[in-house]
Amino acid sequence: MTFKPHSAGASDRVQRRREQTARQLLEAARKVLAQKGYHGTKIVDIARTAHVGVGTFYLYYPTKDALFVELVEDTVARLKGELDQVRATLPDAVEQSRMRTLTFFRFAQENRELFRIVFGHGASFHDVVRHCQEQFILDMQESLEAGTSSGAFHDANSAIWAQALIGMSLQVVSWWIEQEDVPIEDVARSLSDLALFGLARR
Amino acid sequence: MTFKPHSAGASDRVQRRREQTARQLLEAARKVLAQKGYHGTKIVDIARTAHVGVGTFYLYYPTKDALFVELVEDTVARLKGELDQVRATLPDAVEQSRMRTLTFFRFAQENRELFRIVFGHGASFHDVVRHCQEQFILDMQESLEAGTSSGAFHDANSAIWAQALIGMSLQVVSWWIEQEDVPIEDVARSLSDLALFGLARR
Amino acid sequence: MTFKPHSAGASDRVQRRREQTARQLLEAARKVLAQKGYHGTKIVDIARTAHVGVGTFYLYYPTKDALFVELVEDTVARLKGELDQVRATLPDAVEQSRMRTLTFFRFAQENRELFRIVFGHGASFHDVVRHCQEQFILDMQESLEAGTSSGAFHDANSAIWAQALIGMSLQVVSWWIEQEDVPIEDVARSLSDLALFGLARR
Amino acid sequence: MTFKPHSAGASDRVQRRREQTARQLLEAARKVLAQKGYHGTKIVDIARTAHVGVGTFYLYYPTKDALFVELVEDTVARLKGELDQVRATLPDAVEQSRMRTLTFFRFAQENRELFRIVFGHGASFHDVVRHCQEQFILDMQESLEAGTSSGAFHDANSAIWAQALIGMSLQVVSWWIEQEDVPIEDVARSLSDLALFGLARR
DNA sequence: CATGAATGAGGCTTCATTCAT
DNA sequence: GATGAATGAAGCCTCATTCAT
Repeated sequence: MTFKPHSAGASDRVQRRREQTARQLLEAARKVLAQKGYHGTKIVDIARTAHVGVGTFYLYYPTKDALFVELVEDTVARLKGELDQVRATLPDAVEQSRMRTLTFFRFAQENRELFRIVFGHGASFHDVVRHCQEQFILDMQESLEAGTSSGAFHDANSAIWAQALIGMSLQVVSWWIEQEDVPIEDVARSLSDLALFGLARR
Repeated sequence: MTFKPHSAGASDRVQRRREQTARQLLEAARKVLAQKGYHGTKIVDIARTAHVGVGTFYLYYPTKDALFVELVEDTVARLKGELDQVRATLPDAVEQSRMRTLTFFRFAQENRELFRIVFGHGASFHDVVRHCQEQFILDMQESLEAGTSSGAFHDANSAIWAQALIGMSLQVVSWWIEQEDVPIEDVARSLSDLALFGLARR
Repeated sequence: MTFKPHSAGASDRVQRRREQTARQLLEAARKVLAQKGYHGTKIVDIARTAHVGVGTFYLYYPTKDALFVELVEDTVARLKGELDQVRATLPDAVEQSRMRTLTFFRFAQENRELFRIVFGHGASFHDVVRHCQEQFILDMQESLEAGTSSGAFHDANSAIWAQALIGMSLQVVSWWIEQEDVPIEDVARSLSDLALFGLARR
Repeated sequence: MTFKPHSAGASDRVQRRREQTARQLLEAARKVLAQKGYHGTKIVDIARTAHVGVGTFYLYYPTKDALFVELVEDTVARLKGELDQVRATLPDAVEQSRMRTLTFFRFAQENRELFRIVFGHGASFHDVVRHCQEQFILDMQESLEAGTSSGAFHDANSAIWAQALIGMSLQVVSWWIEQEDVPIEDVARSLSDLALFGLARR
C-alpha cells in the first residue's frame, strides 16, 4: 500500500531464499528418490537431506505423491521435447533412429538421478510412470511407421517393435547409468547397430 | 511313550495337510502379488485368499520378504532351466536365439502371475529381482559370445547387446501379458526378426 | 472343516475375550470422551485407558469419528426409544410432558458419560449431534402440536416452543449431571412446573 | 535524543494504523470463527482474511486461545451491560423478563457472528464460554429471586429455573440465528409467553 | 499345528508458533 | 512494526509380526 523503499529489495531477498529452499528440496528429493526409490523414500529423509524441517516440505509440495508426479512429468516433458526436436529435424529414418537413441542417452547422462527415478528399477509401479512410458512407446510406434512408409524399415507389427525398442533403450540406459567410464556415444552406437541391423551377420 | 498303531498314517496325513496348506499359501501369494504388487500386498490378504489364518502364514514363511524371494527365485530357476535346455539342445545360434525368445514367451504364458510378479511393472525395486535379471543377462551374454564365435552374429560389445536383448524381451512380454488374444508365437517371431535382422531394410 | 472337539470351546473363549476388549474400548471411549470432549480425546488416550494397544482400537472402529458417531447414534436411539414409549403410553399431554422430562432425566442419570458426550458442552459442533438434536426437536414439536390440538396446551408457534423446551431440558440436565446429590425427581418436577405453568404467578 | 519536529504526528499515524490493523484482525477473527468454529479456524485463515501476515497476528494476540478468550469476554461483557441496564430500568419482574429476552435477541441480531462464536453450536467446550454462561445464569437467578420476592413469580428452585431459562433462550436464539426472515420480536414474544405462562392452558 | 487378536513402530500430514529480514 | 517462510511436536492410521489359546 504505502511506498516502502527497501521492501522491494527485502522481498527480493526473501524470494531468492524461497527459491533456494525450493531448489534444495528438489535436489534432495532427486537424490533420495534416485537412491531409495519411491517406497524407500520418507518425507523426513528428503527434508533432512535438504536441511529443512518436515513442515517445510509441505510448503512446496502437497504430498509425497505430488512431488513424484511433478518430478516425473517434468523430466519426461523435457526428454520428449528433445526427442520431438530430433524427429522434426532429421527426415531420414535411420539417422533419426540413431539420433533418438543418442539423445536419449545424453539426456540420461545429464539427468542421471531423474532418469533413475523415472525409468529406474522399480519405478513403473506408479501410474504416472506407466503412462509416460506408454507415451514414449506411441511416439516410437509413429516413428517406426514413418520409417516403414519411407521404405527404410522392414514392415512389421509396429506395436511390438515399438515396445521392443523402448525396452531395449530403457534397459541399456538403466545399466549404463550404474556404470562408470563407459563412453555414452559408444553405447548408443552399439545399441543403434543392433536395432538397425540385428544380431545376425548377413 | 504310548503305542500309536497308526501314527505313521497320521503323520502322513499331517504331512499331506501341511503340503496342501503350503500350496494354498503359495497360490494365494501368486494371485495377490501379481494383482497388487509387493507393496500393495498385505499378509492378511494372502492369508485370507489362502483360507488360512495370518499366523499360519508365518509357519511357512519367516517374513513377507522371504516369501517374495522364494517365489522369485523358484520362478527364475524354472525359467532358467528351460532356457538352459534350449541352449544345450540347439547348436545353431540363430535358431537358438529364436527358441530362447519363444521359450521365454511360452513360460510367461504359462506363468502369467509369476511373471508379473518377477518381471512385472515395478518389481525390480527388489534386490532379488535385480539379481535374477543380472543372471539372465549374463546367460544371454554368453550365448551372444558363442554366436559371435561361431560367426553367426556380428561382433559387438556383448554386455551391451545382452542388456538390450533382455530389455527387449522383458518389455514385450510385459506388454503382451496384459493383452488378450494376441498369439504368442507371432509376437515371438516378430521380436526375433527384429533382434536378428534389425529395423533397416538391407 | 475337520471336526475339532475343543475348538468350539476355544473359539468361545476367544469370542468372549473379543467382546471383553470391545467393552473395554467402549468404556474407555465413554470415559475419555465424556471427560475431554471430542477434540481433546486422542486415540492413544482411549487405547491406554482400555489397557490396549493403539492398533487394537482400529480393530474395532475404523476411525475416531466412526466411534463417536456410533456412540452418539446408539445413545440417541435408546433415549428416543424410551421417549417414544412414553408418548405411546400416556395420552394426556400434560402428564406426557412431565413424564418425558422425567424419562429424559432418568436416562441422563443412568448414562451420565454418554449424556455428557452427546449433549454435553461443546459436542454439538458435530454433524451427528446436530442432526440428533434436530430429531428430538421435531419429536417435541409433534408432541406440542398434539397437545395444542387436544386443547391442553396454548396455541403457539410450535417450532419455537419445541426449541425452547429442548434447550431448557438440555441445559438443566447438563447442569444437573455435574451436581452431586440433587435428587433427579425434584429437578424434573421443578422443570416441568416451569414448562407447564411458567414463571408468572397467575 | 534528536529533535523530531513531527514525531508526535507520526506516532499518531502509527497509532492509528495499529488500531486499524487490530480492528481488521478482530473483524477477520469474528468472521472466520463464526463460520468455522474454534477448531476449524486456523491462524492463517484469520490473517489472510485480515489482509495481514501471520506474524502480525502474534503482535496483537499472544495465542489463538487468547484471541478467542478476548472475543468471548468482550462480547459477553457488552451483552451483560445491556442486560444489566434492563434490570436497572424496569422494576416489574414480568416486564423485565420480557425485556431481557428481547434484549438478548436484539443483541444476537446485531452480533450474529459473535453470538455464533460465543453461544453457537459447540463453543462451550471452552472454559471461558462455560464460565460466561455461568455468569448469565447467576444473573438470571438473581432476577428470578427478585421476581419471587416481589410476588410476581412462583416460588421455585431458582437455580434450576435459571438454568432452564438460559437454556431456552440460548437454544432458541441459536436456532433463530440460522433462520432467515423470522422477525425477532415475534420470536422473543413467543418465548416470553412460554417462559411466563407455560404450555398449559389454565 | 492353526489361529487371529493384539501390538506398536513407523510414516504421513497439520498447524500453532517463532524469527530473521 | 510487519511479514511469511520455517519449524517440529503431535495426532491419525497402517500393517508386519507375535503369541496365547
